[in-house]
Amino acid sequence: MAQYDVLANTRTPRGAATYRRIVEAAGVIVAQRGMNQLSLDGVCAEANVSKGQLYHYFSSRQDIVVALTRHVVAETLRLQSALFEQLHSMAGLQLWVSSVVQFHTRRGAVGGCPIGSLVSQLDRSDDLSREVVADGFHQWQMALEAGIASMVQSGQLDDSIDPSYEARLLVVALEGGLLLTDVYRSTTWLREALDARLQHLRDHLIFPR
Amino acid sequence: MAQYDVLANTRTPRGAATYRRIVEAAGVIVAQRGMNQLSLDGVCAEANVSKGQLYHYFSSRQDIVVALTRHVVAETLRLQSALFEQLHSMAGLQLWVSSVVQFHTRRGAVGGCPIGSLVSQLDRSDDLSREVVADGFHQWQMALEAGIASMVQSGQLDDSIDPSYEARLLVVALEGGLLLTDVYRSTTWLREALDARLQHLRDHLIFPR
DNA sequence: GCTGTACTGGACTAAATAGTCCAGTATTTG
DNA sequence: CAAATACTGGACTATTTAGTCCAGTACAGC
Repeated sequence: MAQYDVLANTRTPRGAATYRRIVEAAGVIVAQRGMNQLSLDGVCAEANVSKGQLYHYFSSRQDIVVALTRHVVAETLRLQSALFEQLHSMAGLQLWVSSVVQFHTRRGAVGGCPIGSLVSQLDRSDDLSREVVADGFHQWQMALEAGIASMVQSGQLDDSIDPSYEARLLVVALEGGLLLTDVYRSTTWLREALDARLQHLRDHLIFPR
Repeated sequence: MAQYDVLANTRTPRGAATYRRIVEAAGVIVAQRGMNQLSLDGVCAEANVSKGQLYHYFSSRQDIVVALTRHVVAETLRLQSALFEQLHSMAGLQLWVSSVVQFHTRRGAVGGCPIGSLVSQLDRSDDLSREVVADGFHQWQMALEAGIASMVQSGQLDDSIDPSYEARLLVVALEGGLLLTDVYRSTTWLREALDARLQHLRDHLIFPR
C-alpha cells in the first residue's frame, strides 16, 4: 500500500517508474520534434513500453498531454530554482538573465521557451493544459516579483518600482524574446529585451554604482 | 498566357481562384483549430476542392503549409497597413497599440499572434516557413522603426532614441504580450507591455505635454 | 504460500491520413 | 476549329493513428 503518485494510477515502485518513463519519453519527443509529432506509438518506442501500459496509466492521449505539460513546467522551473534564490540583488537578476540567454545560445537558439512553445501546440480546447501553463508563468512571475520586492524592501530600489508590474514585464520580455530567438535562431532579441528591463531597474537603484 | 501568380501553377483565372480557395481554406482551419488539425481532407472540404486539385497546385502538404504561412503573414500585415502609415507621431503609435489590443480583446484573447503562433506549430525542419515568418517580423519591425525614426528626424524625439532598437523591443513586447494573452485569455499583459514601451518614448519627447 | 490486484505485452481494429492515378472536362492558343 | 495544356473529380493505396482487449506475469498484504 503506498502513494507513489496521487495523480497517477501507480501502486508499486515498478509502476511509478513506468509512469515516469512514459511522461519523460513524451517530454523528449515534444522537446525534440514538437507536439505534432507526438504519437502514442512513438511514446511506446521511446519509453520502451507497450500500448497496454500506456492505457493502464492514462485514459487517453489527451491525458498524456496534460501530464507532459505538467512535467515540462515543473522541470523548467526546477532547473532555475537555484537562480530564483538569488534574485534579491541586481547581480542575481543579471545572473538569471545571463544564464537564460546562455542556455538558449548553447542549444542553438532552437525551440524557444520550453513552456511558452507549448501554448500554441495545445488543442484550442485543452483548457486543462493551458491552465497548467498559466500557473507555470505565474510561478515564474512570483519568483521575479519576490526578488524585486525584497530589493525595494531593503532599500536597494526606490519605491516607485512596482515589483509585480516589473515581474510581469520581465515575463513578457522573456517569452517574446524566446519566440524571436526561435524564429531568428539568435538570442540577440532576448538578451536585448531582458537587459532593457534590468536597465530600467538599475535606473531606480538608490545607490547606483 | 498569363501570370496569375508566379508562385503558383496557375495559368487561368479559374485556376487562380481555386489556388486561392485552397490557401484561404487552410488559413481558416489553422486560425480556428491550429496546425495540428490541418489535414488535406479537411482542406478539400473547407475549400470545396478535390484531392486532384490539391496536388495540381501543390506538391505536398508541406508545400501547402509554406503557402499558408505566406498568406497569413501577408494578410496580417496588410490589415495593419493603414495604421503603419500613421506611426510618425505618439498619437499614431498609441493608435496602433490600442487597435492591436482591441482586436485581440474582441476575439476573446484567443489564439495569440496570427504570425507568432505559427512558429512553434511548424515542423522544426521547415526552414522555409520559418524564414517567411522571420521576414514578416522584419517587416513589422521596419514599419515601427520608420515611424520612430521619422519622429527623431523631425525633432519630436531626442536623438538618444535608437529607432531600430525601440522597434525591436516593441516587437518583443508585442509577441510576448500576445503569447500571454493566449495563455491567460486576457489582453492585460499585452497592453501593459506595449504601453511601457510607448511611455519610454514619451520620456524622450522634446516638447512633452 | 495464497489471493487479489497491479502491471505488462502485444495482437487487433477502425478511422484518418498523405499521397497516387487517371479519365474526363474546360480553356487557351496557334 | 484543332491541338495542347490547364484544370477537375474522385476512387484507390499504403501507412499511421488512437484506442481496445485480454491473457499472462509480478507483486503486496494477509
